[in-house]
Amino acid sequence: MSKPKDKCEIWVVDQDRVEATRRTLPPDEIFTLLAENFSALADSNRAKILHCLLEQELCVCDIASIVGISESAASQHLRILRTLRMVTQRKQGRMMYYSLNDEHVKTLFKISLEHARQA
Amino acid sequence: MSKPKDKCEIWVVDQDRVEATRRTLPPDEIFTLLAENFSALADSNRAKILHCLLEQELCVCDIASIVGISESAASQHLRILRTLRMVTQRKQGRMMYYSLNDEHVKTLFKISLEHARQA
DNA sequence: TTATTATTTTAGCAGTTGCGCATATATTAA
DNA sequence: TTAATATATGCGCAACTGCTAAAATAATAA
Repeated sequence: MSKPKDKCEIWVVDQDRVEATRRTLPPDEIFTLLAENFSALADSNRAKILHCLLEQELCVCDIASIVGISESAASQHLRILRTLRMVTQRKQGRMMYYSLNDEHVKTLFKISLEHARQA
Repeated sequence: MSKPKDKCEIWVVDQDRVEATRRTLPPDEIFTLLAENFSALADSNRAKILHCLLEQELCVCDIASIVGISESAASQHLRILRTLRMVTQRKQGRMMYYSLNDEHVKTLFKISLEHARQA
């Protein structure tokens, strides 16, 4: 066991490996982004919403009806997905149609869904 | 606009599409699983832990040191990842070595990291 | 045995999240 | 104009999360 560097009080088992591994870590912003994107999918209702949008665009009240939540709740979920650029909106009359923003989201979502099915 | 079925008070725009889309939804358990798995990655410290374990196994105190959190916090994160079968543990003396559970996790994590980098 | 050490667990707390409810905004119809 | 409607937004609350601090476990050393 070796002493820690700096003022950190944590003792480490393998100082060299610890430092080498720390250097392989991407910058914090990457992990923040990663966590933000995953948190969008970390709610089953939002995951359902994305699933509904895989092959079509839908208005808020239809999304709410399909998923089984209030229109207010749907709207709030859609705002979160919109902020993370996972969906886009198109206004037609007094209705707002939502769709997936890009193939990016679609691909990641489908891959993850496969993983969940196999689990 | 058509009336809703059952006692639901939500009005829907396209009843047929709503019902058809609802039928394409996988069962709730799938979305629960999906959300659980994503929530594991929805924390930047847990994401860092997984990154550290991509190419090697590490003990708790080294993980804590690399990520920059307390050993208690690391242990709690590892318990979450263990519950979700994303990591496995191996005891050696009084130290516990953690490693990724399977290629499954590795693949999903790497793909997601790529997506985050591009964002 | 007792002391030390690596990890785990528990309790408590501040911060966050998802939802219901009420209200606000925007568009259309009368 | 007023009324109705689709969505958005602000507020409050219960539930959840991640952390620290302290205590508990488990394994080794003295």
